[in-house]
Amino acid sequence: MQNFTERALTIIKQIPAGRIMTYGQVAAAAGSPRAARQVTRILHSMSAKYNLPWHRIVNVQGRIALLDEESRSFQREMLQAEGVEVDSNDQIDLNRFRFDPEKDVHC
DNA sequence: GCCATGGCTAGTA
DNA sequence: GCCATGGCTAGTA
Repeated sequence: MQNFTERALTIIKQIPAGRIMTYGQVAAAAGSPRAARQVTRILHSMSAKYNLPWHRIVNVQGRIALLDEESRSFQREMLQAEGVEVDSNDQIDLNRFRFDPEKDVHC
């Protein structure tokens, strides 16, 4: 069994283009439902090094969670380029674009 | 100590 | 707005 960070990395890398997950969803899928904050730390410190699709993670409300305006618009553009619809409030419809690893089990 | 959360509550309109 | 939460892939000795 790998540690939490390794499991989270695996899940993050599995999110297909054009889909999104929430921080808490990634944490739960990695086996630790309350470790959403840990997911932010992973994305913050390891995205560049491991080429993570960091832009495909949003908060539980389906909104872009980044702090400064510049990074937010960058994330918005990355998502839109993949076909994700992001409105003027950086809001995304979770019902349409959320990725659920459980439903993607292949035999 | 850090971190890009998330859930709950107080207090205003 | 407040604060409980949780795991530690960075950098020094």
